[in-house]
Amino acid sequence: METLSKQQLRTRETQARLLDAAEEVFVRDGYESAQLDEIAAAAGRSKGAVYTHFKSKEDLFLALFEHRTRSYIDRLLNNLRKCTNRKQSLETFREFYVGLVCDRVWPILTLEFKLFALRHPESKERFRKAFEMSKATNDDAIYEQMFGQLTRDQKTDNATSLIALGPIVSGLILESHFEPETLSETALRQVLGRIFDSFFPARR
Amino acid sequence: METLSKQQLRTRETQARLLDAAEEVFVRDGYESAQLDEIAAAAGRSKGAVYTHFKSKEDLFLALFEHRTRSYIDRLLNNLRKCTNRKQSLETFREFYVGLVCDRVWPILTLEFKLFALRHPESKERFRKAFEMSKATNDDAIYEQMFGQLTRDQKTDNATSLIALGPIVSGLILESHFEPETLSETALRQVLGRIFDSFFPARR
Amino acid sequence: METLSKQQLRTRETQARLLDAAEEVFVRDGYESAQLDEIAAAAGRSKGAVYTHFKSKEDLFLALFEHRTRSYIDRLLNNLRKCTNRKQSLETFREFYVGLVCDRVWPILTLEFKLFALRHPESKERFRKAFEMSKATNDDAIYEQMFGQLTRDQKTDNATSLIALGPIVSGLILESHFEPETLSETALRQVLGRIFDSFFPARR
Amino acid sequence: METLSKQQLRTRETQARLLDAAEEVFVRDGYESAQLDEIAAAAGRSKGAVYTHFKSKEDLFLALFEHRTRSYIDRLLNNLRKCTNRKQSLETFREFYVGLVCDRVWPILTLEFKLFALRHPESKERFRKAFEMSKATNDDAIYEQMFGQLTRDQKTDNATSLIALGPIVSGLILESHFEPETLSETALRQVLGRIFDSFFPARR
DNA sequence: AATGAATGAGGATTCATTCAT
DNA sequence: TATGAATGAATCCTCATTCAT
Repeated sequence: METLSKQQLRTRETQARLLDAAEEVFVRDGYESAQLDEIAAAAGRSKGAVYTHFKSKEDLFLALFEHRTRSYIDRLLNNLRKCTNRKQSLETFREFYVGLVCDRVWPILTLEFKLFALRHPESKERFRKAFEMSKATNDDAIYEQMFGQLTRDQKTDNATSLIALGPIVSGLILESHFEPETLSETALRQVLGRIFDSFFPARR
Repeated sequence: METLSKQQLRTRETQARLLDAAEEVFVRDGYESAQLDEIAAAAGRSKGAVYTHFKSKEDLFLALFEHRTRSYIDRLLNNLRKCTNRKQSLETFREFYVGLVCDRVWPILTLEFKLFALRHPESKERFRKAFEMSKATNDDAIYEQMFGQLTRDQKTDNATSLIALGPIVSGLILESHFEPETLSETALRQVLGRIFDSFFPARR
Repeated sequence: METLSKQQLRTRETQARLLDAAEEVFVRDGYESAQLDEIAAAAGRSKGAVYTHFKSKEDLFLALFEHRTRSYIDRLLNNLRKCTNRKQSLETFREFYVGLVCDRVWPILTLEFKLFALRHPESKERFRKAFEMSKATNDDAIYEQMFGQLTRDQKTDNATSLIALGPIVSGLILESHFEPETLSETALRQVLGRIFDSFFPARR
Repeated sequence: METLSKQQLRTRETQARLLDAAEEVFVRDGYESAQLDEIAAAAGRSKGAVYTHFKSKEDLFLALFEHRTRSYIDRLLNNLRKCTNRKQSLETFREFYVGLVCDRVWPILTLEFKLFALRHPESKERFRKAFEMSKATNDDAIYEQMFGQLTRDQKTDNATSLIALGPIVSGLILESHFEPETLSETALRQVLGRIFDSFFPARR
């Protein structure tokens, strides 16, 4: 395969560490309050190292989002590709969303990122690309495997539902921090499941 | 009745202006990026005036949230009190949530506030009170009027749904900024309506 | 005698309160850190009242110093005037200085004031007058009563000693806050007494 | 021996410059009025550089005092160690104090610092250490060389005198700014000399 | 690639002072 | 005379970014 020099390995290692640290700190403190210093420290590097790998704080933030988006989507697509029928596909998809309930990080990062995007129209193009990428169902084969042939109206409805799911998860997980009893993981799974099923009732 | 001196009138006026300006700027820029300078200017006052009325930026932010929460809840309760039967009550309640779709401000402020709360556990007590207040359905009479007599399990379910609605609205409205076509106001109303109905099926 | 209207009485009362409060706060916090707010509060008045009676913070500070200087000098002169012979005069004078040991306020205020004067040459003229006033021994009759006829050289020496006493007391009292055991009141009295006697040995 | 990298050299240089500049500005303007801006500028550095080396204005102030205390004490101890008999020791010690008359900086800084300490009890521990350090005569060998074997009472007296000298110098030097003629350097030397001799009469 | 000293713009906060009441 | 809301200049400190090593 690919062979990497020691240099390149070190570079990868540092980048990965920085991204992990960035995620931790951005989610914990929010974009504005997050300090590069702390991110670097959490990555076991110094502030300067961040600038070796990323142009700026904003660049690191966007890179983090892109990177994580790619991971999530890759994972989902891989799972979907293993499916052999519609029911299985939909179930896989369902479990992906409902499973996000256990993720204290990604849904919050998502919120943070969207609020950032809202307020930094300069970066629009880069946002657009990341958002584009985040639509797992851009892949026609997969889309059809999951939903079958749809009428134009059904497609429109589906698109809305697909887009709505993400922010709903994020909102609920944020809220669960303040109502940990009412919005327990179990409760969240139920709520999300119910919403999913009302969005994609096709499955029974 | 109440007679207010010119001083008092000026004070009220200033506070109201500051809260309005704060809302505008906090929603537009986010808590951290919002500058007191701009808030003051938007209120037609000087920076110092902010500190005459609020202890700090944080205090202003929390006061804003409390104040707005009170307004929304008051409005909702007033509407609910006018209802004479269950169907009307539920419809009023439904319209309240679905109507938030037109509100570009409150749902975002809510997100901003929750993220803030997540990251400022020092202010927990104040949060708790504001959150408590924000539960319109604390009022037993209204609760019963709307839902009738419920079994313990139904009540639990209901509580979850009541809490879940807010963050769902917020998440969707945030997302709609990036998918204005797919998540048009009409689409949002539909999605929210569907979720509401799946949460609170009009009983018999 | 003088008859004062109610207005005038109130004015006097307020001024006196403000001066007392100013002394307390200036000594406790230092000129720069002292807040007019606190001074006013300590005087049971509001910030604005200070400006009815004094042109500025600096004016209040200088007025305080003048006022207190006058008091101290008056008291000393009164005591000296009661003396009927040299020994008594000197003893009275000695006791005045040594007695300052019990005064936690005036010696510190004096330091504060001199440091201020050092750094605010604009106010020089007013300083000069207050300093001038503070020399009790400007009064020829009293001077002679205390020291008798002196040669020019002795007078020079005396002048130096008279001026040196004040700052020595101040320095020692400040230090005593950090060495309360070694520089107890008793120890201070001894040290000051010894210095006084070495300055004005004439008395035996 | 010790080899320093360029980095380290730069660090040392900057710290030394900052301390010098701080001294200049703190003495000239007083702690509160001193501006970090000016200190940085006087040191040929930017504001931020101050914070690379000191945690805060207060930290810089305290560090300055510690640093200067160390210098003075080291110098004194070095001189004392060269002495071979009591007379010489005492004379060296005397000259140290009397010589402070030419120092327009240290005695004032000392006053500034003590007033600060009085008003910032939070920093007590750090004060205590600096004060402790400033007692040159903590060194038993030197103490005995200077004063010989003393009775308990004599030691007590001595301790008082040792502590009293510093604040007396400070007080007098401050005053000399307002009475430059009466308290000329020559006059100050005389006065201080006289006090020193009355405190430590050359024994036998 | 990594370090960390230095930069300097930026922003919250303080507080003496003013002024309408 | 007294109040206290409002002003706004002043200043400490933070932190993203740069750069010499």
